Amino acid sequence: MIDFDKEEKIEFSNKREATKLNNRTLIIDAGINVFVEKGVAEATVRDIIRSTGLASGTFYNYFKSKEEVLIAIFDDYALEIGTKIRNHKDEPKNFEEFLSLKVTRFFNYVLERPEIHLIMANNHNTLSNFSLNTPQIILEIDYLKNEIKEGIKKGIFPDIDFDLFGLVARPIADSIAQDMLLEKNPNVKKFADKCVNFLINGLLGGK
Amino acid sequence: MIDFDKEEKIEFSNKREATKLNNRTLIIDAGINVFVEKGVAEATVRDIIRSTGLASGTFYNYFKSKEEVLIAIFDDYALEIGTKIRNHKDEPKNFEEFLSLKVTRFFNYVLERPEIHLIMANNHNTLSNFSLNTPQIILEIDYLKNEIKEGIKKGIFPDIDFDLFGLVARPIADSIAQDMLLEKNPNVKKFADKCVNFLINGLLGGK
Amino acid sequence: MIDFDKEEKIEFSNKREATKLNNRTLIIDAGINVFVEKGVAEATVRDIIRSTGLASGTFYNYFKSKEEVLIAIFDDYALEIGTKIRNHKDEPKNFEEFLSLKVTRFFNYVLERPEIHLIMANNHNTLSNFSLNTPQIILEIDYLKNEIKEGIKKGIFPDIDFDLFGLVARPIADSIAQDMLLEKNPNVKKFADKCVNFLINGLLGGK
Amino acid sequence: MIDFDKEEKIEFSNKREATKLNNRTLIIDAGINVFVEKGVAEATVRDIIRSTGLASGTFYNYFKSKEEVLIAIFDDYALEIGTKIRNHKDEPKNFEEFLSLKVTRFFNYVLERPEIHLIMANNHNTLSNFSLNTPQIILEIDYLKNEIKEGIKKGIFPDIDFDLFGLVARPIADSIAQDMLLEKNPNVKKFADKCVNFLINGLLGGK
DNA sequence: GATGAATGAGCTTTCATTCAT
DNA sequence: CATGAATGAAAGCTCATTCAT
Repeated sequence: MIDFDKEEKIEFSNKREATKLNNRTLIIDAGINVFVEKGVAEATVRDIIRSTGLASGTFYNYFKSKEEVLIAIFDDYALEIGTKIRNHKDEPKNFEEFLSLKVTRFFNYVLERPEIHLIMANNHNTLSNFSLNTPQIILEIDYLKNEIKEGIKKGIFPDIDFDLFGLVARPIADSIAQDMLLEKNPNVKKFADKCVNFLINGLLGGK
Repeated sequence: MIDFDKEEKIEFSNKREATKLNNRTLIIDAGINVFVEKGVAEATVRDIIRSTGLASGTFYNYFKSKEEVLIAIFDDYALEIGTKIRNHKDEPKNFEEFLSLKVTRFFNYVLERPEIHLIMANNHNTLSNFSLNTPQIILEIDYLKNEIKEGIKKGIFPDIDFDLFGLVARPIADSIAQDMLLEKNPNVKKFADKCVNFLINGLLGGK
Repeated sequence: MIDFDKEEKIEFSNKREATKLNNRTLIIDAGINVFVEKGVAEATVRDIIRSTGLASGTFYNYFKSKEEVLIAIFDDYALEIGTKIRNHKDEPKNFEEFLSLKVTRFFNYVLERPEIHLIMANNHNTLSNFSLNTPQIILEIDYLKNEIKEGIKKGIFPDIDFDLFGLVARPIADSIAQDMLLEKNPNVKKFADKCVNFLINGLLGGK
Repeated sequence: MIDFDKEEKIEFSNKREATKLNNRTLIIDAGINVFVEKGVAEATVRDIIRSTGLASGTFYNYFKSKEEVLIAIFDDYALEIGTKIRNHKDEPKNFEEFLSLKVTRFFNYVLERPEIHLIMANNHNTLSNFSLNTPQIILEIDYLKNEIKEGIKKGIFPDIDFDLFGLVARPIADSIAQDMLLEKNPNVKKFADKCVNFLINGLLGGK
């Protein structure tokens, strides 16, 4: 595993270096900037091309539309970080630990990749018009719901309303994350705890 | 003859006024549909005109841009319902009653005017680029925060984190409201209670 | 003649007073302002209507187009002043007196009606696209040319190049008139003399 | 093969460059025609595009507006002829020689490029609204005025009214040039002499 | 005659996309 | 693959003009 991690890191830096050479990455990075600045709906293919400095035709060697760039952004993100959130060896003993683990990873990701988070949080409406199941990638709400269901079955999690969880978890985490991004050197734990506490208290209620 | 003339004149001005009002309403209604279907950012003036059947020039007799249509939509809404939420004679005795009152009114509005709610909930990012103070109209979060602050001072409300409230109240209410709209004949009280309970428990926490 | 003159003057003041009541005059006056400010080519019917405060339809009760307004402006001018330049009882004894008489009248008209002069001087190109023989109205070059021809025949004028006169008289008079309008209280005689001297010296040359 | 490839590449870039230059020239030429026919103010971008046969979008690959076309027309002219008028090694000994030199060059240019002259002479009013310093290019009146001032100082030119010169020189030259263009094979010297004589006699007057 | 809302032609401009090079 | 000029659809908007009132 350690080796894998190392390799992964090496791959990252290779990627970064390749950026200058690889037009695909060039376009994706430009796309990220444009989507953050103008919003997905208002962004145009031209905007993206312009900010790469490439010829307009080159864009179509890699993508058919800005939507495909967006998908690529999320796919690349998934390759890079997605799995980190999902896969972990830590075996949470209770719901609080479980939630804390997930939320902390999510907040860490937001700090690492604020642009990706901003795109997703700010363009919720536009994104839902795509047939992207991308939003799930992030907090992977459905996945979490299932984990929670199983945890309840196993009796290690309390009997919470997992549908309500599915409904409010992401908006809450997003809001608090946005708030966190306003600070210069935010203390991730502080914000993650605030989020976890609120969620748990809200869901457990009088129980 | 005199009678006839009189009637005719009255009829004339009525007709005129009626057509005028009618076209304005026609455009606004078309705007609502287009904004709901395509999202505010993707909607074009031409989309709106097309769905009215009017000539393109007619649009500009009433509005300068789609933004003005949007403002008109919210203004009309504000005249109609806005004050209802804010002004009430009921004097809530405690935080729960207070929140319940506000949230119930909000959920009622969402049911009465689901399109307006959809536009505002789904285009948060786009709307914030306008200088509309519209978002406040809805849950009027800032206004509520102040009421809560005063309630805390007076000692009738518990000492909750009103900043956190300001951060999460709207996303939560929006999410649950969206969920409510999926049902045919939703029981408003049920959804409002769910929202209020979640908020109160989340905010009061272990207190 | 004296009676006629009187009547004419009375008619003038009637006209002026009627201005407030008469929409035709209202439109013509608005036209003058618009043509001076924007130029004939850039002026639109809408511009004219707007600056009258009348309804757009009303315009078409009087004129078919901005061109017709322009024609009316020149026609009205012709009725009012045109004849003054042409008809006079003074019988000039020589070319210098003749030219001085005409040019002085022209410069006086420019001072009285600077807007009309500005329209004609600044929109020469546009005006020539109309089938207006209006430009002649002003200095009535062709008319003057004929008077000069006859003067030469009679032997009271020197044998100047009247074609050259026809070519340069108006541009020169216009230029010097424009220059005159830059002063607050211009001395008409000074500018008229400058113009006459230049023309006579230029035309007589070494003769 | 290598030779062929080389040739092909060269041919490619030549073709490209040729088309590009061709379209630019196409638009400029169309612009000249349209400006002459309709006048600058009434001409539209569409008029120009239509008369090229190109797609509307193509226009904007080369120019942002009709004004830019106009500037290009004058710039191209300036590159081509502008300097010819200004720079010359002939050292005129007196005012007549000086004026004759300048005016002849101007009349030669009018014959070479009658359309350019027509545009400038007929659209004086419109052009003055642009921030083109184009009018100077033509007769470069201000430049000439300064040369004359210096000539007077040096004592090689008579003490003429150079302000009057600045006022009337261009209109006179334009008028006579327009007249010249009516002839099939005009004798430039004849017209230039007529212009010079008129100017000199007018300016020197009784002196 | 006065009104002014409705009309739709037509202008400016931008955009996604293609394709010869 | 890279290029970038050409394309034409389509957007925003204004205008002259009509016509019911």
